[in-house]
Amino acid sequence: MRPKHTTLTPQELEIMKLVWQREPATVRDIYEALLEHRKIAYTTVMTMMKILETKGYLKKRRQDRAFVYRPTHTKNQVIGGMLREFIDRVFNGSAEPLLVHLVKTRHIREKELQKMARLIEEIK
Amino acid sequence: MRPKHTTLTPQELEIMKLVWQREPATVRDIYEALLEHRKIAYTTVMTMMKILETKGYLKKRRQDRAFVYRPTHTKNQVIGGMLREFIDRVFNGSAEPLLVHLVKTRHIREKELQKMARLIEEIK
DNA sequence: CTTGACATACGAATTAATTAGTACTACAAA
DNA sequence: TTTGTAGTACTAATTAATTCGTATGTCAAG
Repeated sequence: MRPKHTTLTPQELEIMKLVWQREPATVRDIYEALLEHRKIAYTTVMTMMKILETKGYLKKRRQDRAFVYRPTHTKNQVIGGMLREFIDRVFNGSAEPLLVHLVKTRHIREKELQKMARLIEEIK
Repeated sequence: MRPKHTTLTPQELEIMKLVWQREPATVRDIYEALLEHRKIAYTTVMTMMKILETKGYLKKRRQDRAFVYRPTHTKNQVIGGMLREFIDRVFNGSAEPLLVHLVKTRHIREKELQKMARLIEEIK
């Protein structure tokens, strides 16, 4: 058996990002946004949003004839969960080697680190 | 159609981690290591390692009667690629919001940031 | 009233990922 | 020489993820 994704799948995430931008959004809204980038059927988007609803990421409400969808969690919450899952799976739960990667591949430079240091000051 | 994983799937990664630890490793080596944590069939491991070979992550060589497998890329190379894919998909390619998440969720503390700052000094 | 636009509901097809069973082969021990 | 062990090759079954078609209903315009 294949273990179920605990977090959002790639396509689910793509749709959630668009919903977070709009909040609320109809199937048509998302369909048109996706069409800008690739060919996709209206019913495909509908199916995906229904799945996101049964998974608990979206809630819908009838408005006129169509459903209007809203996220049940913030983007930060969901993406934070995805990040945690990634760190668990790839880095065995510790964020430091991830950070080392970011630094060594120049994804993160000194300037950003300093910005983060200031952020930590604000938090504590 | 479902788009193919460009990087390692969860089970593939689990096996690769074990191979990197051993280098080289036989199917039996990995099978026994996996058995410590969960029930799995010997042939399942064989199939997975064959897939990893056709995908180019492992190369095999006959030794006595069994095959001995070695990784074709280092752990850093492969995991670096997975990290890049994750950043692209989840954070639209920019590492800074990832770093913000790490800091805000206390996955990364000031001590580690300072350690990274020193690492940057060494690199440049 | 008929027609077209637009929405949902339902079902199904396709591909990837994961798991494992069965057949067959080679070697070593009895 | 027979038999058990350990390996590979091949096939197949299952589930998740992704995509979309068809049927059906509703409302508004003509």
